[in-house]
Amino acid sequence: MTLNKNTFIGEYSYTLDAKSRINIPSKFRNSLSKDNKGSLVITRGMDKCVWVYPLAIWKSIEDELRKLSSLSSVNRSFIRNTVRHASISKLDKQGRIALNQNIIKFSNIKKNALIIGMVNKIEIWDPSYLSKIDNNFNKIDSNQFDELSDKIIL
Amino acid sequence: MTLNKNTFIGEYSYTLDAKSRINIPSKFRNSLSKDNKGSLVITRGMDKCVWVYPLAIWKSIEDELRKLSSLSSVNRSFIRNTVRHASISKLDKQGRIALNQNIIKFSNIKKNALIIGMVNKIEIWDPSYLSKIDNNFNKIDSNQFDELSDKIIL
DNA sequence: ATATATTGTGGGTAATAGTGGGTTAATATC
DNA sequence: GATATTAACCCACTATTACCCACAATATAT
Repeated sequence: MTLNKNTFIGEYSYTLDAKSRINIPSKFRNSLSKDNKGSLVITRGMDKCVWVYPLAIWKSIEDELRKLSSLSSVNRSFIRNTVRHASISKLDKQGRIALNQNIIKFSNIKKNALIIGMVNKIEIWDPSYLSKIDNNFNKIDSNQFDELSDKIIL
Repeated sequence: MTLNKNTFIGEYSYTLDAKSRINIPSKFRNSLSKDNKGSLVITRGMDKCVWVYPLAIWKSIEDELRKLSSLSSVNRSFIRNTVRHASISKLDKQGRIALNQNIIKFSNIKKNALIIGMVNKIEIWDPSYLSKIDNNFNKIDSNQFDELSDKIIL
């Protein structure tokens, strides 16, 4: 487990239990740096999914937001929409976090959920919704990535 | 062993055991640089095969991804599709890695598997599927390689 | 040619991971 | 202030994984 700290890759399938708790993959838990003390920030993703940040990373996002002047109305609404749905959660002894009803409704997660590492954050998806997105993705002309292919060599 | 570090060439035939473990050729293991500490990143190839990167190489990919802003939906899909099927694995004492069910299903590998050095990464193939691909390859008009001939002198 | 090291494969066991549920503490409601 | 509801905490069970040892086959060295 020599991957960088607070870095997440891979896909895992878990279930929400009756108490709306979901397991965080142990590989992700191990990747969390100590200074997070097991705390994560849960918020709405820009897609219809849940975003989960290590607390330490979230703090650096807050610092960025702090730099945005509230004189600009675009900045104000950006800050508002980024922060208003965020909440802190601590991993329980078994390594789970509890999702609140708001975020469950927003992401349309029912019993099953996919957890996906997105390098600096974690996404939680309703599997059937994500596979719909995937289909669209495959239909999209992959030329959309041509620009990226100049930057990244896989 | 005068080949460059983290460089892989050649083809080897191995078997997956009952626990889905597969041996990594000892020549490849010896070629791994020390800073990988025996860790590899396993992911889906762009063909129907498994791609295996030395961890050090993967990290440089990851660092590039980290620079992409999640405000762009193209970036988000690109990151997601690049890392979601990736997982880190450490060589066990006997020099094997374990393949998970997802990647086995994707690559259609059963009992036998071919391991092929691809210079900067390793590919794992189902032998019968690869030979099908090979047939197609022979049918292709070799003019397709004219473009490459400008870049590489063999 | 024989001894020694290395390589590829198989399997057992202990530790960890994932899931469910019960009990107590905190908060809200009437 | 009593009760209902929610959240935090603890314990328990099962499945999976990681770790270890074993051994045959091959390669290397003496």
